[in-house]
Amino acid sequence: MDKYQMIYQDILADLREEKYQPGDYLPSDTKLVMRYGVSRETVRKAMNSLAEDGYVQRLKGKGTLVLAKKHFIFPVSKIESYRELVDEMQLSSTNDVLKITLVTTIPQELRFEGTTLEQAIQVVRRRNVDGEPTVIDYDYINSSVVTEIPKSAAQDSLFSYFENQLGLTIDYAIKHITVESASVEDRRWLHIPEDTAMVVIRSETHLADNSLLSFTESRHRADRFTSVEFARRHK
Amino acid sequence: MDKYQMIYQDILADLREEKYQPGDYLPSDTKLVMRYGVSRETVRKAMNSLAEDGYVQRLKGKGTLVLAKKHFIFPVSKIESYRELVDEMQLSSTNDVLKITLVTTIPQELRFEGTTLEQAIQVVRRRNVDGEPTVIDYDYINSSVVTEIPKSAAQDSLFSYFENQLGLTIDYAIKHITVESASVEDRRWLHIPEDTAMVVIRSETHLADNSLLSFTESRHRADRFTSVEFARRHK
DNA sequence: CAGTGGTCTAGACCACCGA
DNA sequence: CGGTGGTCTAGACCACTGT
Repeated sequence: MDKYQMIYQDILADLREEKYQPGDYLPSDTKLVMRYGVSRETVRKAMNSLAEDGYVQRLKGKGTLVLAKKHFIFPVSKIESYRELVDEMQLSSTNDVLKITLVTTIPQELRFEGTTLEQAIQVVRRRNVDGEPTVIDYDYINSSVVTEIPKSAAQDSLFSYFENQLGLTIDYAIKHITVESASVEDRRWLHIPEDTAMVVIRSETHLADNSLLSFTESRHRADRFTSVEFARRHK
Repeated sequence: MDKYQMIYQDILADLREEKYQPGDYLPSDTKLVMRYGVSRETVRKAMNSLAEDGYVQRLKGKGTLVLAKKHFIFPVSKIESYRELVDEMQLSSTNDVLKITLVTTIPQELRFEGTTLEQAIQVVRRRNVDGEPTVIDYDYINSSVVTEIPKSAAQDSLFSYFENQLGLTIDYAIKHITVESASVEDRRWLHIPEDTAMVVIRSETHLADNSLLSFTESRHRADRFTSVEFARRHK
């Protein structure tokens, strides 16, 4: 791993273990330069990433302030797998793999960037939070990038499978968020009444070489949906 | 303005004017170093910001690819004023200032970070898209930071007033997104039936010195709500 | 005043891509 | 192989903070 990523992860681990409390200051850039034996620009790259991600605030003339701990629940501004969220938030959540099939057509609503897919692996999963069915995910994985998906990977984490098993580098996504009424399938899988509102997040995920990895439609019971976001202003 | 920000704005202007089409490559770092007469790290800072914001994709060994134009509609992952959105998206939108008053209490739901405010200026506004009332915004501005708000500022853009008139530096926000049913006030101002779902975005906005600028509650008709987000994966 | 973070430089080496 | 972007360095100067 690169040096600045090492430092980022190292400090982040300290923050998670609460070695630094909100309101504390991290060691100054100069101190970190000495501690890690790197140049200042390298330290700065790590610290600025922490600031960009909402963990700390850089205050000119004062230092690097630790911000209050945030709860990132279904962040739309991040690309995180459901598994990463569950781990981070320590949710009680289970996962039903409902279907894994090869398909040649994908729903019209998902092809929002004009891009298309010849053939995809469709994965349908249900997430149960605190024992209650809450979310249905439909994934369409580009089968010219991923040739097969074992059920265990769908059960555990597709992202982990792509990144750790297949060595792919997931890089960016475009997400569309709308609120729609529950479909027949929603009602069947989630056991909810008609007219229930659903938060629908449709996304298109790309790899670092800009190739298309997948389309995903994530349908959440609106009454159970909460998202917490951190955003910085870039003028 | 700093050099890297100049370069960022310069290239961004070119992208908006479509001097570069999606699929084109921007000039290489080396070319930009010569064009702008700066060091490579300075060029890189500008280019990486463009990539982070979803305009381009950096491809090792190939170049900097221009991505398809995105429509950022009510992005939760960015801090943008309503005015900036309207301008950028070329929406037909008007703005009713319903109320500007000094208050000493702010709604419980808005104080989600435990922070509090002694005294605030409450601004209530209604946004009409294509002539239809669609959004109600409740702003509570920290009156120890901003002492008065002329109606013209509320009519035009609070952010522009804060940044350009008062010289404040808006830096980050924490946003909570939920879906709730329409309140009595929603129904009155937006002329919608009971049980209509509303997308509610509550945010807390801070300045660069970490001081609290404002709480905002933005209530959108769910059936008119669309958000398009760009997100990069940071592992 | 000393210490902090912000910007910028000139140079180095590397991994990747395409011809 | 030359050109691309990614990382890293050692140093400089600046603006801001607190004492």
